[in-house]
Amino acid sequence: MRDLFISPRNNLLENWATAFEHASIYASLAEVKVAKNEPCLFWLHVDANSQQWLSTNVAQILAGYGNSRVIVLANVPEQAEAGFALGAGALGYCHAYSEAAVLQEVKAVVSHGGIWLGQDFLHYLIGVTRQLITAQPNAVADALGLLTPREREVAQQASIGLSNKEIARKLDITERTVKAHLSASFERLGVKDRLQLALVLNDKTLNDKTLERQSLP
Amino acid sequence: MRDLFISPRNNLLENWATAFEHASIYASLAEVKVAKNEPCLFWLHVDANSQQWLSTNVAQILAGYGNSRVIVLANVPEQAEAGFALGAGALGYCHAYSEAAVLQEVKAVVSHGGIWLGQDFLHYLIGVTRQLITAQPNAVADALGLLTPREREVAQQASIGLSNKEIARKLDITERTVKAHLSASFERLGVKDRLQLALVLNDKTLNDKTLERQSLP
DNA sequence: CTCCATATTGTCCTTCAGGACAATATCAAT
DNA sequence: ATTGATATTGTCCTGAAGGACAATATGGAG
Repeated sequence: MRDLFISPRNNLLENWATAFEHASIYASLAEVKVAKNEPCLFWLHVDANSQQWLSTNVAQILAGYGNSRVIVLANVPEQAEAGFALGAGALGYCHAYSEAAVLQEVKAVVSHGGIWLGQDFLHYLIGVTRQLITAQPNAVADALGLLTPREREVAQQASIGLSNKEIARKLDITERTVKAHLSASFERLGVKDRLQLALVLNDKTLNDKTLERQSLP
Repeated sequence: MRDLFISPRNNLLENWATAFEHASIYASLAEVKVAKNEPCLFWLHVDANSQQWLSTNVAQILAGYGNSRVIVLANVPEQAEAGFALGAGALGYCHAYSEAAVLQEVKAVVSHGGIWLGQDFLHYLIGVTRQLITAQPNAVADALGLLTPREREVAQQASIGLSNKEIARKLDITERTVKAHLSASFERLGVKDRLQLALVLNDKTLNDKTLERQSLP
């Protein structure tokens, strides 16, 4: 698989040349001359704050060169940019000055269908995602588990912004009954009103402020 | 770096043996006999729904064998489990029946300080994360942009559950003024009360139900 | 200078929320 | 058969929320 480096500087960094003996260098995508269907590895070298340039180029490569893959080389790797690059369809994102051995490894992974990322970005991704798919649902699930089935129904309706009267109509019970279930829910969850209930049931935000308030008289 | 496979089945799968000639197999972590400080690669083979077993083992390995790394092999790779494994400290998560060549690649990446994941999981991670770091903040930012600076302050206080009186004390203004800013905020954001305001400003939930309600008289 | 957006505060009024007392019916477990 | 948890509903009361009228001060744009 041929290696095509695209860099505004139009010259191969030393590590690139060391890693891939037969690498080509281009100043821009427009100058690239390879068969459309030849499987190539495009190494896109981006400066900071070139997200527009980046997404345009990635998109063009993926559209124009069907069998090719894109790896983004960043002078200053940054999480947001990595997310951007990967979101645009790149299969790798790494430091432009990585050792030759690392670049070869990146190529190995990507050319075999993998995606290559640095540890920093991955840990960031994982941390954020776990918060989303693990911590949060569990926190909410825990909270919901403290309620009886009927209380849960009522509480969830209140949490999306319905008034007692609306909930009553919807569940075909009296407004008084709605109040009863809500009062019980407040008690069980240790919150003082429907807004705090909504905060607990909608997201994780048992934040400091909320807890602090809950413990007050 | 030695390869230690830990599998409840207590025998090496063919692809494992092919990939690593000198691999060892153990039925459980307790039976492993290697020097505590020898750098090893632990391949944890998990069945579905063994998250407890998984996290316990990963934690024990990382605690007990300082120079070692953990890769999780799943019979049925699943996103939630991958997140769990990586969150617990594993550096790789892949299909237990991957080709020998892939396993060798995984080892290369991990032993060089990388993290190895399948494309599916990564795309999932990236998708979720982009949603989080791009879409959501913008939605909230858009909403906040509709408010004047002072209204914004007041609205945010209300969104975390403070009463008008509390906000008044905190910002050193009259309760009446708080009401004025809040009423203006409701108007501008098209919500009917502080709970819906909280839903808009705290999270994503410009969900159907909320919007539907907002458009009603 | 005038107009407009913003920030501040006032009073009066209506409605809603939530607590304080309740009571009654059902169903499962002991 | 009794007990306990759950679900339902009632009345009375207080306090908070939010709208309907406001007025006044400030500071920038035109």
